[in-house]
Amino acid sequence: MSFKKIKLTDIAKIHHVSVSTVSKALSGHSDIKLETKRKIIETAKKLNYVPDFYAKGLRLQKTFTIGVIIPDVLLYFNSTVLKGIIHTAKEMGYRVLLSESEHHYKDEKETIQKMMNSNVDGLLISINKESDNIDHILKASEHLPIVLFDKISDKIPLTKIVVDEEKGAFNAVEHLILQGRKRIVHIGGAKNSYSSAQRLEGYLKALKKYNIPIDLKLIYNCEEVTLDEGYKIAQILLYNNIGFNALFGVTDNVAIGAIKALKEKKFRIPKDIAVAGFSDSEKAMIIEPNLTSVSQSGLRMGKTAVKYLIEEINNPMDVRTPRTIELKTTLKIRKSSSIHR
Amino acid sequence: MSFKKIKLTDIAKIHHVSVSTVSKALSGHSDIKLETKRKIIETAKKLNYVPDFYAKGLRLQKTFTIGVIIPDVLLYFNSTVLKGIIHTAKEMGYRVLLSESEHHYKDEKETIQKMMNSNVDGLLISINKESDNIDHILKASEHLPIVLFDKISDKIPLTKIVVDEEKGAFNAVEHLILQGRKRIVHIGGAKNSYSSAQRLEGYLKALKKYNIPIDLKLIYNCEEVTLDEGYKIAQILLYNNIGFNALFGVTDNVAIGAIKALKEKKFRIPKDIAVAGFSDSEKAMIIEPNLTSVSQSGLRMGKTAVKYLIEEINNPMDVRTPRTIELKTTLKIRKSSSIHR
DNA sequence: TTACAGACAGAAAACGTTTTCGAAAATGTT
DNA sequence: AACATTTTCGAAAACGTTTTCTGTCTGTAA
Repeated sequence: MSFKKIKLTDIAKIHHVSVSTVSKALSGHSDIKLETKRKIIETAKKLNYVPDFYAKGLRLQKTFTIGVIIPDVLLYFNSTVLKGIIHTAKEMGYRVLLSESEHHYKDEKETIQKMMNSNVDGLLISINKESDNIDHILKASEHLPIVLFDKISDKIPLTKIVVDEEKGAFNAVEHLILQGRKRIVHIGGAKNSYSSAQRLEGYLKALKKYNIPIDLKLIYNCEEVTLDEGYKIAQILLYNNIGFNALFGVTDNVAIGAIKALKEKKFRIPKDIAVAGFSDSEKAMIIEPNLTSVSQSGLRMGKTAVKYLIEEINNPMDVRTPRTIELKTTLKIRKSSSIHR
Repeated sequence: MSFKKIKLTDIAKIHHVSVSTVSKALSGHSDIKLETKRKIIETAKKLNYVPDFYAKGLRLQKTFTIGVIIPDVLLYFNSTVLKGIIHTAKEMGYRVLLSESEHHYKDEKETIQKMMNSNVDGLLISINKESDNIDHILKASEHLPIVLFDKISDKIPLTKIVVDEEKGAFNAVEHLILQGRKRIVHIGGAKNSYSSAQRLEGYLKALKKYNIPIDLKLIYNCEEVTLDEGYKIAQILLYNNIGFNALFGVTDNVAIGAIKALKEKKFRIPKDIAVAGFSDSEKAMIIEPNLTSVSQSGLRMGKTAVKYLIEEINNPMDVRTPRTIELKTTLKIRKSSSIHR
């Protein structure tokens, strides 16, 4: 650790000027003579000078750091958004402090508190499960700018970046209908989840548009959107002899789990049962047959979230008008739903 | 933003004492009378006081922050390690600053520089591609503790956390041999990658142990370890009519890509060709048949890396003895390699 | 009594910046 | 030559901590 970080005083001594002069020169202040500026900037560059983040943060009360809180980095879509966030933040000169809420309300609350103490300039949050208790977020939002993304709650009056889930689901289901299917099962997610509700809405609207009666026996719910739950629910469907010729999963995972169960019972996909999922994960291209899925760009979402957050950081608005930005989805049609592919 | 962060002076005023007294009381200094301490601590708790991270960082020259640099959050194993890092860091009272090198030497270098300027207490790095140029890391390591994980270079004398790749590969190949296969293809990774070299070594050792002659025609390399490259190389193998009855992919991705090509040509797996991969990604359970794979615990790796880093941070050793910690792997045997499952 | 130790608290410096304010020097205007 | 203006720079305060040093007040031993 035999290393001396170089600071303003060092440069000041070299040129026999004051620290203030050096500081101003480096920040391009008009106070300083061009010639002096040039010299100072030159040696600063040569000595590889970089301002001390903590001194700067202390003085300016601004840290160029944004905090990111997500439930679980392992979820593929979360990783994608994170990638977008990291990239855009770097581009715009911000650092990112990352934390997981690990699906627990308590962790989320604590983490938010810690982030605030860390003097982050703003917070990017993907909410846990839609618990009814959102006070901690509301309270935090009085202290610093917060933008919500992906998993949100419509009860929180903050800027939100989401995917147009309803439209995405609608497109998927419409596609299934256009393949000639009318008995379409929907396996939905947790009941208090905003996303799940939106996707269910899309499903219902598509049926309505084509005058297909809604059969509640075709609508199921799972708590965790895992392979396993998809698998089990499909088994229940088969066991109960519910007649159906298509299935729309709230998630690729549940769709893929369902496919497994269907294949085990020798149903042909898509001939007997056409299947579609949501989120277009990598697995969609691995499962046989490849899964038709609603594709949402996490990169885009991450990028958008950062942009809006930084905008709010820079505009110290007293009255903030929360906006909801809906990102478009695209339907990736693959073999699981379409015989002609 | 109508909010006043509470600071030492506030508490000081309330109790008509000086800031120094408050500071000492809160840090449990023996200078302060027990009664005074009690009172101060109480109001601090009530007012939800938390020390300013930046003031503290500036004064103490320590930030309780570790920087993490990985090539790509989207790689599943990277995410797992990251999860382990986040969790353990939080547990030990550290924050994590995350950045991606995005597979570029330039980004890696710049990021390291930035992290150093950010006054992180230590750095956790998973190296890019094993470029020959590692000067930037060596140089940085003179300034602050660095621990390498997963993707490393044996040319860098630093503490490293890796998986016992050779042993893992050995086990996988031995398993294939014990299934009665002798013509085993190996699709390896980039030639200058340390991991790939280790896995190749394991492959060779297993063959040697069972007196199976090494046939160079069975050994291939790909630059990027993607589905696509695995797919293409398998096609080349088939096109050239190389006779083989097993395949060991350097990665689940290339193994799965290969399986795709093999299945297209109606080869039965594992009957005609047994396949194994490395890393036990989620996809291993999706592909049909499920892929036998070497499982490595990313969580464990992340946890270990953080622990060693913090140890180095706390022990300001002048002469650091670099250690290499090798984590054990386990072979997950699935249908792609074993008829009896 | 004096001397001294221990308990308790405050003043002030320091960490490395940025910025306000004012001073001095250079320039321009009569 | 006198004054006004602009250019160029520096002193010093401030951001919120921690810590060293100093000082006052007890009580106790000589």
